[in-house]
Amino acid sequence: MNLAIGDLSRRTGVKIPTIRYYEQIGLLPSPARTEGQQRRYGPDELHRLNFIRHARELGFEVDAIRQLLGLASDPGRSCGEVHDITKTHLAEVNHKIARLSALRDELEAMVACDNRRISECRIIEVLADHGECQHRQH
Amino acid sequence: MNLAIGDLSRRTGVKIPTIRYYEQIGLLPSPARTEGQQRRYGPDELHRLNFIRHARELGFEVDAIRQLLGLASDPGRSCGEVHDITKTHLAEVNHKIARLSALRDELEAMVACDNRRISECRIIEVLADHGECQHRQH
DNA sequence: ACTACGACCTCTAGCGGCTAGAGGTTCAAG
DNA sequence: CTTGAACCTCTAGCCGCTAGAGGTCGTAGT
Repeated sequence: MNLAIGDLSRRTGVKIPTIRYYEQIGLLPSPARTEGQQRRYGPDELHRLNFIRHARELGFEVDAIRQLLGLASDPGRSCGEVHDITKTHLAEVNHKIARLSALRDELEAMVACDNRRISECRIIEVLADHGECQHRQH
Repeated sequence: MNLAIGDLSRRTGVKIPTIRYYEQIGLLPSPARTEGQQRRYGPDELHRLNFIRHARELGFEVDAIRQLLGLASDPGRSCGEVHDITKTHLAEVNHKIARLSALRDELEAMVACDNRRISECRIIEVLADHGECQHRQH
């Protein structure tokens, strides 16, 4: 297997400039090159980039991925640390979900302020007055 | 009411450089100045900045806020458009929540891959192989 | 009236995580 | 051997701020 950057891009779903960017920031190693300086990738890089892409999709920051990749190369005692990183990330995700759920409720209340039933649109005021639907009193 | 930028910052919870940034990108109008070029704000700006802050907290992008502010000054026929913006935003939020929920399940499966029960930590492989917990077969 | 000092000013550059474009070179199919 | 798609490097831009340098202003206390 001897993939050009475009092949690697197609196989991983990571855009070409992003692959080069990952190399630049040290997330992917510098690959072999042809005589004309074109990058050629093997299965290791394919695997690693798939890992990176999936971790990014899961919302891991580049720094966290760097940690995970570092720990992965030291498989003995690192397991607990990998768990810790994942747990920390899980806590963040749960927090995000909670915040977004509150937001969703608020937005639903906003669109429920149906303009057919009231004379004036209140969404602007609702936003200005910190998001409470105020059709009637209050 | 004649607020210096620091007062405005304290009252809205928006940081001073951010206020100046909002002015720079045209989200806030250029305020009155003292003879020594210091900004002085009145109640209109306070109200507008509170609106902006709340909308940002709700996850509206600056462009959307610009739209909302523009529509707010044309209150008659704009109501439906404001609803549309809000509904679009709500759909995006729901989408994010769905994605994050899937992510949470995946992360929970990952941390459930308890390293006391297995000989090798699988988190790395789980991430690499697109997130399926593969303790046993597969 | 003067001084001290905190709050303000402008300007530039940086952050993360890419993305886009210019302008030039290489590879591989026909 | 030619074409043209794919590659190369380099620089700059995106969003939404944030930080710092280096200098000026306003006001409280004396």
